Parts: sequence; C-alpha cells; structure tokens
Amino acid sequence: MVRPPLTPEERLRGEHLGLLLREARGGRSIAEVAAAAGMSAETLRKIETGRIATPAFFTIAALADVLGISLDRLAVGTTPAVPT
Amino acid sequence: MVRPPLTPEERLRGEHLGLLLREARGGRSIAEVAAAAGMSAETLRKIETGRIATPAFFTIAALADVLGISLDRLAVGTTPAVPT
DNA sequence: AACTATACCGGTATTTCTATTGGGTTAGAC
DNA sequence: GTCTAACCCAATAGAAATACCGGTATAGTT
Repeated sequence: MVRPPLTPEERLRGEHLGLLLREARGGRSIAEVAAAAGMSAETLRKIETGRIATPAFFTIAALADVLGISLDRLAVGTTPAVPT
Repeated sequence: MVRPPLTPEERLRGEHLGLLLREARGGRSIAEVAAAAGMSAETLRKIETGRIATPAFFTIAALADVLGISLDRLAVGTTPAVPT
C-alpha cells in the first residue's frame, strides 16, 4: 500500500471543518480573509466547501489566527477512530 | 509558477514543530505513538525530523490528542508573516 | 564473543492530494 | 452598464503519506 485515497469519513470531516471556518468568517469576504491569512481566495473557498479535505496544519493555523478562533475547537470530534 | 516550493522559513517552521512533537512524546516509542494516532511510524518520524514540513491538519490534531498537548501551543509563532 | 531485539535514521519509489493560476459564470448592488 | 462577491472548472508543480531497504547504536541474552 502506498497512499490510500481519502475515505468518505475523511471527506465528511473536511466538510465539517469547512463549515466551522465559514461560520467563523461571518460577514467578511473570502478575498479579505484569504489575503490576511496569506493564501489565495480559491484555496480558502475550497477549504470552506470541503473540496480540500485534508488541508495543511499551518494553513488552518493561519486561518484560525485571522478569524480569532481556537485550533483545539476546530479539531473537536475530528480525531480518527483508532480502536483500543 | 503554480505551486512554489517550500521556502527555507517554512522548512524551519516544520523542524520546530517536529521538535515540539518529539519533546512531547517523551520516552514513548515512535511506533507506539504513531499507532495510537492512526499513522505509520515512518510518517511520524519524518514529521518529527522536519522532513515533512507542512503536515496535514488532522494528522497533527490526532498527534496532539494522543500526546495530550494543545494545538494552539503547537501553532505558537508559526503564523506566516503577512504585512499589515 | 555472538546473537537477538529495539529504536532511530536516510534514501528511494509510489500514489494521492494540496495549493495555485487563469478563465468563465452567476447574482446582487450601485 | 459597471462593480463586487462568490462559484465552478481545468491544468499544473510540488508535497504528503505510505512502504521497503540497509545501516547504526544500544541493551539484554546465551
């Protein structure tokens, strides 16, 4: 096995993260927030809609900083299921 | 250019994150922590040594959960420089 | 001393995904 | 009509994540 495709669960997890970020953006425009976080507007749009399901850590960290939300809150319920 | 290579600063940022994670792992083995976080030992080792400079958000979230540390603390000082 | 086991490292190869640019489209506001 | 914000799609360079290899070092066993 080399690099397994993303599972449906991982896709859903990405969508959920995107919803949280969009909610946190509030009334601000995508372009403004993306510029403040140092990324392209297209990328932010894809993250918010879940089309980028596993974004980079520092990408989300920059967004959380701009949006003024906690990374730990964004990660709630996102821990993969690892059997005991 | 479509996707610029990682800058030296981003490499350093990845190394710093890796050091924090290795420190948090303490005496536990790479294999044990990687299994608990749902990833291969190879991947964790590369993250800790900085060879994976921009790991995925959920990957770091799973690690932080296993290691019992805060994501916000891991992201301290990692926000890219975006001029006002 | 020789053997075994554990743990880490560096390199290579592979597949899948991110993040970007550019162009085109839609809808509402001025 | 013009401007702005958002959406959608295709193409692309580069990187993540996995697995395998040999090598090194240390500690424990026989």
